[in-house]
Amino acid sequence: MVSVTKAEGDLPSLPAARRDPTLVDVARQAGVSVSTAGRVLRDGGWPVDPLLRERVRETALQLGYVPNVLARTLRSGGTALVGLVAGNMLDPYYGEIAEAVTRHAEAAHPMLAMVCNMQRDPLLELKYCRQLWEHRVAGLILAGGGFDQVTHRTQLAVIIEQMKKSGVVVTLLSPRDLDAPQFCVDNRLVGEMAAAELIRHGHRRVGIAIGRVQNLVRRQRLEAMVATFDAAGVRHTILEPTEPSAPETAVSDLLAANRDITGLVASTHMISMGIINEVLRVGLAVPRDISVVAIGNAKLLEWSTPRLTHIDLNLEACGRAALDFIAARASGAPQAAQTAILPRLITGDSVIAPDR
Amino acid sequence: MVSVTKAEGDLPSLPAARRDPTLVDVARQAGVSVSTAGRVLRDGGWPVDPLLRERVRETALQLGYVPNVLARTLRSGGTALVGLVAGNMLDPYYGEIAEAVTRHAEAAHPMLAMVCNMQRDPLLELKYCRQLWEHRVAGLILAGGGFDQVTHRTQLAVIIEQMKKSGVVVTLLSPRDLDAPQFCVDNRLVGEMAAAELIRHGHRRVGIAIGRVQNLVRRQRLEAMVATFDAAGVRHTILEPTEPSAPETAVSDLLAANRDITGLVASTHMISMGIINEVLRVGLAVPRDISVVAIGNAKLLEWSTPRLTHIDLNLEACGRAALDFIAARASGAPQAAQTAILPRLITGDSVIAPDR
DNA sequence: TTCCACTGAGACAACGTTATCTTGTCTGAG
DNA sequence: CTCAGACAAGATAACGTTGTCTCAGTGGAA
Repeated sequence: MVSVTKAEGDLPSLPAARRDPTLVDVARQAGVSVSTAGRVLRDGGWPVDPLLRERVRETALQLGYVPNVLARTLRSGGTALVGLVAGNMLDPYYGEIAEAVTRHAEAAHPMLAMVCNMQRDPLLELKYCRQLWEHRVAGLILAGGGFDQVTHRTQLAVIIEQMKKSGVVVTLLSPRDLDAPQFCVDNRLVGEMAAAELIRHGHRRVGIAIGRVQNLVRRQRLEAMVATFDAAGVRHTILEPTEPSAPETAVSDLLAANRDITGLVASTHMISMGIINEVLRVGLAVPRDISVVAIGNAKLLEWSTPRLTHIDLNLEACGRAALDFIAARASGAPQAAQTAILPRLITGDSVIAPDR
Repeated sequence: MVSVTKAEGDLPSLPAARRDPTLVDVARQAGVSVSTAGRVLRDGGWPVDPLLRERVRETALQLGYVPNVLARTLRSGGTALVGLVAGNMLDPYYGEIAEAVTRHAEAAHPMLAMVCNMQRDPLLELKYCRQLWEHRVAGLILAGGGFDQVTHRTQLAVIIEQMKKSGVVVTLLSPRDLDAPQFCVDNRLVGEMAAAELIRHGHRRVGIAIGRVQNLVRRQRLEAMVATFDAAGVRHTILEPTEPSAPETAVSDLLAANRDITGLVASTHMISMGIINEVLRVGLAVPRDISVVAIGNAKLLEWSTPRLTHIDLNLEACGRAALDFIAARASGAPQAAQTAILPRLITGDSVIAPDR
């Protein structure tokens, strides 16, 4: 196998024996002590002779010194890492979260976000939590959906609990049955707003495309919508399986069975896209024949044709809030204030008054 | 919810003084030496008395021991981290790359990918490279676009060079003027395939929506398309500014000025979406009035209406290849073989024979 | 002049691992 | 019976940084 038996003295052959210049090297080269070199190269603020300071800086630059964050972290205890476990990077929903978190981490805090991709796999979620923990992240942001089987949920709850005990600040970006602060909009409010938008335009017979109601988020939205429609005396039909994978039958069935429906709420941007396609496919047009209110985030919704009216989940605010919370908590603040994050109605061209 | 307030020992006031159980603790508790504990808790393979082994394992579990990757890495030199600098997480293009890289890192190698989001900002790209370097990543995957101003390119080239010298395996996921192995499809081939698809269906007058031809990728695609169309005697019109931000005028202008155009190539999935919207807006339909071939990756293209025929860039293969290369190189292989990655024609419903 | 507070720089230990060296025990051959 | 050789476990020294302690020099006040 390894033919090169470290013949160090002479030829460091292949991968060039990774050996970066270290603080000791800089210090020696500059003729100062390691402490002094460290003090200079650290953020400064210390009283060091300007002459020495300059000399050290010069030497470091010349040697191509790059501080070793690992050693620094090991010694000083605190990490500047934040872990983000996202559900699925292909989904712009998580893309927006990742964008918000990484951007805010970079801009507002001296932190680096590690984005992990759980691929909708609860096992992988556990694994990433563990790995991030091993990397001693200061905080953890869980943004995966709640695809929780009971056993996974338990395991996750256990590891979360341990991490918290170990000092990691754990946060959630969607409502889940886990004991950690949540940063997300009120999904009941989201449901209300979506329903209200159709009601406001005078729709009396509507459909609700909710997807599989297996997680908390969708259940909350659904309940709020139903309640809102009921309160307004609007007839509503619930449409269950409508993931973009195979939405064909669902919308067709709905529309076939309820020809008088004039409006639809799509509770996910993925579902929205499926619906629009399907509505087009069966020869109807949005919003001429049927109005659509979507729930989601993605800027992609605005690029669709027509521009979809939707309830924006304000994911950016959620991500920022979670990060701020972590930063505050990690720096010793007793408890950061949790301000409310409100969903926003983004008016597009997909809702008009019904003509029947 | 969970009403259990951590009323543990006495009063561990604020952030509970992060103090995780360490190997030393485990060893002491289990009554063995640190070396032995370490040997057991490391992947094993060492000859350790089964009794002790079990005892150590038990103790570690009971104490909630979590190995400190930082210390491990610091001591053993090699990292299992790979840095990915992506252009923009909102863009599903980079989403697919991130997905491929993180998934492959997790599945095929014992590595963890750190995804960074350069937000199309060259300065940020530099910053992230530096930060990843400080974290002593084993490899770096640059997937940002080439938004390079000259000064930034130079700075980037310098830091890349230093990183390489320091032992970091640097790779590129799009053609850029940097000295590092590239893992991406041949964009000339992509252009050819896109053009060929329209030609194959009999189109004789086509438009090329290429966006701003400021980077290498688009230039290569454009040249190949032009050459292919020319060779087939197909009349082509180049359409420059067509980002989704404000594509309104461009397509309209094109279509107004060239009413006889029967086919379009959109050289980006973002552009594709803009085009489709615009074509619809001016009252035409795809593919009835105009056929569209897109270039891109996103599965989103398949969810559009109609399903877009497109040249898939095989980003997954690119990401995997880059990662494999890094892993091979990091583990001392002299030079990993670079296999060709081929684009794929995904046939949708957006191209038919022209009716005029 | 003496003493103390103060300043700036060096010495040194420690963070939690792992690699290497050393020690001790046991087997079996000479 | 002794000693080489194998084997398992303990001891120890790093890895590169930072926090703390020490120390030498300086200036001012008693």
